[in-house]
Order: sequence, then structure tokens, then C-alpha cells
Amino acid sequence: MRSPAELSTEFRSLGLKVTPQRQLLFRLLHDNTSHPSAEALFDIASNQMPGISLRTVYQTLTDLALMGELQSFDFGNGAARFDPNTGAHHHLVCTACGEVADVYVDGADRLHLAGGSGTDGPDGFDGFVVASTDIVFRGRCANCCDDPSAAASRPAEATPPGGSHSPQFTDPALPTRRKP
Amino acid sequence: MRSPAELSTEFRSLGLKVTPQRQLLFRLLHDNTSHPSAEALFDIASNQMPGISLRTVYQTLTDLALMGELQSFDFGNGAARFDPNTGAHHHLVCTACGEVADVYVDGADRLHLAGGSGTDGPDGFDGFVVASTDIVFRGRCANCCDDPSAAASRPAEATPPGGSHSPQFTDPALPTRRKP
DNA sequence: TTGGCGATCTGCATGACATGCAGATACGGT
DNA sequence: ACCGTATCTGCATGTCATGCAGATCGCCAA
Repeated sequence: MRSPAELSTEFRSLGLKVTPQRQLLFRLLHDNTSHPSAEALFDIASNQMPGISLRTVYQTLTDLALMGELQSFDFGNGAARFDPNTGAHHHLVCTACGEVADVYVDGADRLHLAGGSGTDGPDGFDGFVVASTDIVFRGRCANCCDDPSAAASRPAEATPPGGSHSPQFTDPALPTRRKP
Repeated sequence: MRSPAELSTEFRSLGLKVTPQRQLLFRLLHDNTSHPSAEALFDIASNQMPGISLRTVYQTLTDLALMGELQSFDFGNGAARFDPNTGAHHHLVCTACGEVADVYVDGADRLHLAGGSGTDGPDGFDGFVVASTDIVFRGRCANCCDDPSAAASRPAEATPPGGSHSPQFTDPALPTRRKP
């Protein structure tokens, strides 16, 4: 997304007001590569501006996303994550600690759709017209590879919706749900 | 996933019980390509077995996912979707009607990760070890391409978290939120 | 076939995330 | 400095998902 100054100008030119809350969020998001959730951003914002409302954070994030200054993603870790990187990139998601990192993928545009049920349409598959392609690589980040304890103690393990094509790191054995 | 009969055997051999509720769900899921949500499955199940609990549907879906007979995905459309296709495939998601279709992608394993911040690790990127790759193509299915009214009237348009790399189909103009 | 242990089901409560609403407030052009 | 109106805050509401406890029933054993 653009700089806080540019965003302020843009907001004003759209008839939107530039409030201290918005300016703070502009700053917190600018060059932010941590893919924060709305609540995470709210926590940080609250430190610098006690009393700011979570509602306002959601509102501003929604506005920025609508303006194309921000992208929102749902990696199945519970809350939506926001990304000020508006370039064509993809994501690495650590299934142990929930960390998200940007990654650039060669040949993502050249992926060839194959198999299925019908005849390929003009620009897509079986009449489906593709507008965008999202690629998510799931695995373990460097920290969680080193730290064997990361398996259980961190936030997002288990089988949170947001599947994958091979059993993640949970033992695919028997469902454990005994209550002795 | 395997056939209802095989699943029954598998469940029993794991010390789990084969109840009528589970058998019904085995049947409803077998060869099901509609990627139902838990609630959608519950609705169908309720017809054939009035009184079945939504809680039981969630429980059984979780068990099947844990056993690797099912995958769960979150496409950002609100509810998690379940997919009995356990092969290596990817998804087409219609941003207008929410439909999900399986698709096979050539070269998905050969994607090359580029750019970023550090040195590539042994098997991944900057020490990140990739365990699985999920690719989601967003766009419009054949039905929604034909039907121009699909834009507004269907469930999942707007900007539901579950982003994309180009503005979806909403006008990226100014955030509209006037309450006259 | 009957008996009994324990897994499972159902129904409700609880929890995380997200959005609608209304009154008080403050931005920003005049 | 003034005023119209976009915003902010706080609370209520809504959706999806899971924890819990008592009643029920599958399934192994006698």
C-alpha cells in the first residue's frame, strides 16, 4: 500500500476524513510484513492510542481493502489476515506458530489446469474464468523446525480448517477424544 | 475417502463405534464433489435422519479429517468446506455463487519459490520447509458468467476475507458507507 | 441371547471473529 | 470560528465452531 501521506491525500480526495485513528493505522500498516489480524493490529494500536475501538480498526481495514490498498486473506487460522503488499505474491504459512510470510513464485501465471469434467472454456476451465490465483505453502518456518517443542505449544497446530494435501504434522492415527 | 463399508471396518478396528449417524454421513460424503460445509451436510442429513445433531456432524467430520479420509478447507466464505477427495488436487472457487470445484494442476510440485529476505534453506525457502501446497483459483463459474445478475444476488461477493491478487469483481472505487 | 463398559449423541452453554446500529464527536471546507 | 456530515466508540447481534454433561446405544464377552 501507499505511504501514510499518500493515503491521507487519497482519503481526502475521496471525501473521506483523515482522523488520528486512521493515520495511526496507516503508519502501523505501512511496510508491515507481519500479516496482522484485525485484533493483533488493535492491540498494537491500543498501546499508542488507548481507547481506540476495535470497530474502528475493522472499519479502516475494510475501507483500505475496498480501495485496493490492502489485501485480506483467510488462512484458516481463525482470523483474517491483512497484507499491505499489493503486488502479485503468494504465502508461506507455518502450521506450528501461524507465522505468514510473503513469497514470490515463478510460473504461477503459467499453471496449467488439467483433468476434470468438461471442456475447457475460452480463458479457463470448463467455462470457469479465472480472475486470480492464490498459492499457499504450508509447512514449518525456520524457528519451528529448530524448536521441537513447537509442535504442541504454539497456537495453530492440530487440524484447523485450512487443509492441505498431505497430513500436516499431526499423527494421522486414530481420533483421540477419550474423556476418562 | 474410502467407501462406507471400508470406513465402517476401519472405525471398528480403531475401537470406534459404527453408529447409524456415522453411517449416514459416510454415505453422504462418499463420492461427494460438492465440498459441503458442516451445516450444509447437516441439512441433508437431517432430512434422512430427523433429530441428528449438528454437533455430531462436526464431530464425525473432525474424526474423518484426523484419519485422513477427508480434507477441510477454508476459502474465506464463512464456513469450512469438506472434501472427500484426498488426492493431490486444487480448487476453483466462484466468487459469485461460492461454488467450489476440484481441479488438477500440472507443475504444482515444480513451483519455484523466488525472492524474499534470506538464504534458501535445504528443502524450502529461508529455512521454511514446505509440507503442502494449496492453490485456489478464484473467478466465475460458467453459470455465473452467463448470468449477469449473479453479481449482486448470490451469497459470497463483496470482499469476504479470502483475498486475491486482483480486485475481485467489486468496483475498487471508493468505500461506500453512507447512511443518509 | 443377555450384560455391561464405555464410546457416542444430543442439547445447551461458551467462545472467537465479524458486522449492524445509534448517539456523541471531530474533521475540514467555508 | 461555524456547521454539516463522516467517524468513532460501545454495545448488541449474528455466524461458525467447540466444550460439557447426562442419557443412550454399539459391541465385546459370557
